Amino acid sequence: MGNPKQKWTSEEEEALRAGVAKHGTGKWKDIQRDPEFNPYLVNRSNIDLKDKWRNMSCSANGQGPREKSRTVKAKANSDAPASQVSTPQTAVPAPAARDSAAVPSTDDSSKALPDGKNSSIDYAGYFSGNFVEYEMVWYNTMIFEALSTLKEPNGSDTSAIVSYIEQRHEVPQNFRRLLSTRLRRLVSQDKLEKVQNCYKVKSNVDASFGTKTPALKAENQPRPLQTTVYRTTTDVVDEAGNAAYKIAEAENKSFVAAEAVKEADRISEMAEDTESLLQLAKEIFEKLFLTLQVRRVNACTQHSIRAESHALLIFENEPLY
DNA sequence: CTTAGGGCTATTG
DNA sequence: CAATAGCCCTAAG
Repeated sequence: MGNPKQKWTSEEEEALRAGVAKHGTGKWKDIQRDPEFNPYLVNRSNIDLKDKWRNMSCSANGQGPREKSRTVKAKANSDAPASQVSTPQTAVPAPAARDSAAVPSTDDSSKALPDGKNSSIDYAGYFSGNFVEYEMVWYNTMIFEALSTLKEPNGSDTSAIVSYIEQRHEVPQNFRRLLSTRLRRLVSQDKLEKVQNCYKVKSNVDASFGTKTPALKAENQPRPLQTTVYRTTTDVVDEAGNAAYKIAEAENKSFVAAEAVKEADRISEMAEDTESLLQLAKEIFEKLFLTLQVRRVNACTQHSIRAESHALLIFENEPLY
């Protein structure tokens, strides 16, 4: 009676995604019970989670509704018994444009639905305006989700992960590169395990969602950088898209950036002793990386990059919160 | 008790 | 009208 269908909110969806990233698909009860997600999922049963996941993944798949085409309801007889349901599976041209959530693009003023529907994931609500971390967490979440969904016993290689994510979300041009950077970081943080060229989730990892840092206040942040790093190729028309283009271009020939990444990696390695220091190192790493990209666009010199590194090292000494 | 999968139906475009 | 999203039901482990 009093059951007018409860639409899923973006918070619930996000909690579910993160839950799957942490526990894996099929662990619906675990996800529902997990104190981390429970607050968002109090109104949902494990069955609801399963059903919702089914809906989310099939519509993101570009595949037809729920695996079996239900256009022919209730009279499915006289069908070819087997060897007939060849799912296309190949590269879907336009992977369901309904998911405007896409990749973390820091300024998403593009197409906000008038009624504020649940189509745009509100990470910002979770991470208090820290865009850098929010992008990082997005990558982590997608990686864990991909691995736990793909469930390959020997792990999945970069291509598999890339195509998994590509099928569900819009990705930037240099996505593969960014992703492998993230993968390497996760390996060095002992959250992933690399065998051959494949990545596996290390057991005993409390996954990406746990990396949220409540201590970071938006007001303390230097104000997010204006650059729009992520854009789809189809979106490259305005100056923002143009900037993204230049960034990608610059990145390709930017050995300097690679050096800086290594440097940042070393810093984070040293800081790995304590959680808070690690967090700090991540901050610095991401900031450095972002700054470098921006700098490249402005045709900066090695020299100024060095200076930037120094500035950031100084920044390390200052209390973050 | 939980999960996977099929089915039903109100809602949406 | 068809497609979809949320729920329900049931078999299987």
